[in-house]
Amino acid sequence: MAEVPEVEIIVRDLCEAVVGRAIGAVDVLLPASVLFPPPTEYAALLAGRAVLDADRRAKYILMSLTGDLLLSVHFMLWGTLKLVPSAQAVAAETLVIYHLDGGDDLRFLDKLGYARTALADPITLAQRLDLDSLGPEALEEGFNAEMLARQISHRRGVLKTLLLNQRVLAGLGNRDADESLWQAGLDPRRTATSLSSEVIERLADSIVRVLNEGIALRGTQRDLFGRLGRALHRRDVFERTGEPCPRCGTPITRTRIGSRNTHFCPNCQR
DNA sequence: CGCTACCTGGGT
DNA sequence: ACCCAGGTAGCG
Repeated sequence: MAEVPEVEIIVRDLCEAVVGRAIGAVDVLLPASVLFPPPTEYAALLAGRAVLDADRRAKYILMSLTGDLLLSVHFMLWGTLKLVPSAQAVAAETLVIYHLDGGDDLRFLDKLGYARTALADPITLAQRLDLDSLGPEALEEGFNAEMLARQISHRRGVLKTLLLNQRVLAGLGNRDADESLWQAGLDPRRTATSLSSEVIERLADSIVRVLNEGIALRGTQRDLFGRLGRALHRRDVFERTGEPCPRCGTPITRTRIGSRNTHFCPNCQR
């Protein structure tokens, strides 16, 4: 599943292997609800455009195209992009096929069907995705403890829920939130208003470290070329319920916070 | 700010 | 036959 490291890896791969190429025909294979605008218009608008750049905002992939168009792809829980030879068999969960020049396909897949893509001019797309409401990027130059404090310390919700809110901070998914809170030694059930500036500094450092490590290991899933990342088993608490905390040996606990699975050490996260 | 719906493949 | 999933929009 896709959190920021996985999305970032795909974006880097797109820059390497798709930027500079032209999109020919586009096949929309699955329901119109996945797309904006509707399939016929979507495909017609894309045909013949070249990909100029690929970028990421929160968990949105943004590809700029010739003719001042922006193409967004969001993986939600299970979506992904693959670059494969056109001759390769089409998997059942394929949502959209973008035929590229040179005989390759960029394929957008999702076995769950939550993933989304949209295409519009940059202003319209930003409005549609509400990109301007997103919080600062945890991985952007200049993200630091002061910035994190400004975003969370006056808010009343539960700490973990705040960290997952992309309008508060753009960058954390469920796994990376659990890992960051463990590294910082913080109980995910705490309130943000109770955190000292020293603790917020520790948390900001942990967040950046967890995300950068995920990227360095090339994420937890397959990249654009189908190569598996090495981050899946590199975790301290996520999906380690009952196993010993790497820091103190206490069994890891799982609970629900804001209807999300939450893994933490009941002894050393306070 | 918290909760639920969205939807299907895979695990129990 | 359940039940669940690493995300988000939209509602109360």
